[in-house]
Amino acid sequence: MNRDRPKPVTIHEVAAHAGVSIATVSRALSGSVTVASATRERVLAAVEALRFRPSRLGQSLAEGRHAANGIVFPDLSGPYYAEVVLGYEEIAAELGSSVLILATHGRPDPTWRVLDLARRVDGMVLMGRTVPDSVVSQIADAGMPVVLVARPAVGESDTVSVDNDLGTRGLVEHLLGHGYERFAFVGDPAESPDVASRYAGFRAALLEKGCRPPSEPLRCAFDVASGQQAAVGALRRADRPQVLVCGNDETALGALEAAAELGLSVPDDVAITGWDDVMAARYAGLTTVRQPMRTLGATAARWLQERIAGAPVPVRRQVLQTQLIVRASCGSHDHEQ
Amino acid sequence: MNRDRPKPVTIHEVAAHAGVSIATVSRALSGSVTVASATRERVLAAVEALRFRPSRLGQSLAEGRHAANGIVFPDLSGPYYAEVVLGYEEIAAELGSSVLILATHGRPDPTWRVLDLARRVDGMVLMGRTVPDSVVSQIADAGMPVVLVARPAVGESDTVSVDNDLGTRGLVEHLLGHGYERFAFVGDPAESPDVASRYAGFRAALLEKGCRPPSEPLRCAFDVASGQQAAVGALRRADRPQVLVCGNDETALGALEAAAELGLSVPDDVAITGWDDVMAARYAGLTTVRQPMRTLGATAARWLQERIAGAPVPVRRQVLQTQLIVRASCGSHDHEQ
DNA sequence: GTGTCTATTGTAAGCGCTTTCAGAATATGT
DNA sequence: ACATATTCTGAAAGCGCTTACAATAGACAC
Repeated sequence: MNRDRPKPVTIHEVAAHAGVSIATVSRALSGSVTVASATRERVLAAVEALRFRPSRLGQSLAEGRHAANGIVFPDLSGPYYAEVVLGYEEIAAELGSSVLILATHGRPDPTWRVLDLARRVDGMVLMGRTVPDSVVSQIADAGMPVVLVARPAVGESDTVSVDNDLGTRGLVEHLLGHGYERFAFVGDPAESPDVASRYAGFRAALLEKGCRPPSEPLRCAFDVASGQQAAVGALRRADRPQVLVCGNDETALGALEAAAELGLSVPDDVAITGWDDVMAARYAGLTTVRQPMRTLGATAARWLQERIAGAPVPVRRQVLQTQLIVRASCGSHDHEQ
Repeated sequence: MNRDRPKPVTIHEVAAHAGVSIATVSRALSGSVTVASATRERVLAAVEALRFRPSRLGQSLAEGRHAANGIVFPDLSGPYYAEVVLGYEEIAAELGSSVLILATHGRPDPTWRVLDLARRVDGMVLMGRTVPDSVVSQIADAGMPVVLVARPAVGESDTVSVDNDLGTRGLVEHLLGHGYERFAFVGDPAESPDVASRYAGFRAALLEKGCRPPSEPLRCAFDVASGQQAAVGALRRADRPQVLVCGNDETALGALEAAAELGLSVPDDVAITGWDDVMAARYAGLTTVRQPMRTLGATAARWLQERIAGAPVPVRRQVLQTQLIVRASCGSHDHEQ
């Protein structure tokens, strides 16, 4: 039936073929120790002849390291996590580590999965709301290097995130400049630490400027449909808000749809803003906040590598800055001319 | 300085703690063989007490399998590959495999990287234009299960892809229905097998309908900026094409920009179409072709698992169907009412 | 009570590699 | 020519686990 798999050649066969011991083969290949050049030639010839590829498992077991690390994220459906992962993978590959990925969102028993991943890597990056703090501690305490991305610091772990607070303040101040007074926030702070910070910044900024924030956010999930649904509810009310500040771009795009359905014009009847600056935001004319996603991943990769190497670096926390992207959805800018 | 890493506890310590041999610990944990329940209790208690987690390396080496597989793609920047990877990871995780990822685009020595990945997995998925056919053969011949996605079949490997040909024909026929006659194709067939098929389908469809296809595609990379640049060139010509059929949505979005810059109205002065139906396409009003990206990845994951399990399945080739998404950019549809 | 089964556990042989330790062989110094 | 370095190589001990294979002990039938 199925041709049985050819058994891979091992270092022993290479050694036999070259007439040396396996130790010599190992040395010839690693290049770490001096091997007589004639011997090396013979070994390499044997390797070539037998198409030998050393077993990663054997190597890793002997060396005591995986030469791999992992990144855990909620999902990959929006551009946000995909970009972070890409930035991460790029640097990790450059530094010689293979990358394992794990999406937790909607999967049974994420904790188990993350702990399982921990058995296959030398270190890992944990993003956002994937596992509870207790699991982070458990992993870190077991001696595994961990870098947190887009989630609040836990214990002594390095943490890199984006300045949601300042970004949101900038956004809110811009909106106040348009003269708006009745704000609503669309998105669930419980969905991710990022959204939580954005909501907090939103409230704080409004309060500081003497504006009354809404008592509650309009909770909804991260996708277009949820945003649309949540926005419809808010826009139907008699005291309809003048601005919908949305937790991310997908939500905001949903809000734009909701406005269109209700026959409301954006930004005249209602202003709408997002967060992330996904590609669609540009075409939808959505005012939003751009964040350095690739850098987030790349920084995490570099830090993780240093931790794995055992660099005596103090705990690091970095907060990357965002950029306000003003487009049509937040109001006319004629006066700016 | 840096607190040294706690040495992980091994099966030996658990065995000592429980007063049994390591074999019994292994059996108690695997559950494959009967172990007296009193003994099992003691072992589990020891595992708990010492917080023992078996080494994946030890297990894999002894079992002779990695319980992991890999997926190789050009990059993750557009939504396309990200979605495929997500679909893949979801099913692979469900089937109990960890997932390693590898992006090749713009990296030095992709072949080396893919061969290195091959040492860490039980099987792998290769997407698009990542490595040459010779490398695919080399890996497959070495006995590693391989599934190809979005690239032409090589040897005996399972292959799953999208019907670029039929999809493009449908698109072209729709465009011909609008009465257009001068077509251009934006995108480089050398960039990916998908684009190559789309270009081929494009030419074939036009020829069949008695329409003269352009002699050359307007070659450009996969991003918005490249598309824009390529389109500007074409739209400036005296005999400007009536339609720009673009290799993917990013390219098409670039073309839309080009038209805007040149003061041309879409679709009145020039019609534009894309491929992929990314989120932005909807907001840009772009006519495009949707493909089942998640399914692509999920199918690959399932097939790969079956191959790894050694199922005596004949070689499989599946071509998934696409869906034409008509929006404003290809022309008015008043007559359809 | 003796013999045969069966359930349970231990012993030990790997899985494929790296690396220490020591020995052999060659080179260097006087 | 002899003592001392220096180079190179092999033997063997792991790395942490799984799994034949063997051994033990209690259960059961007669």
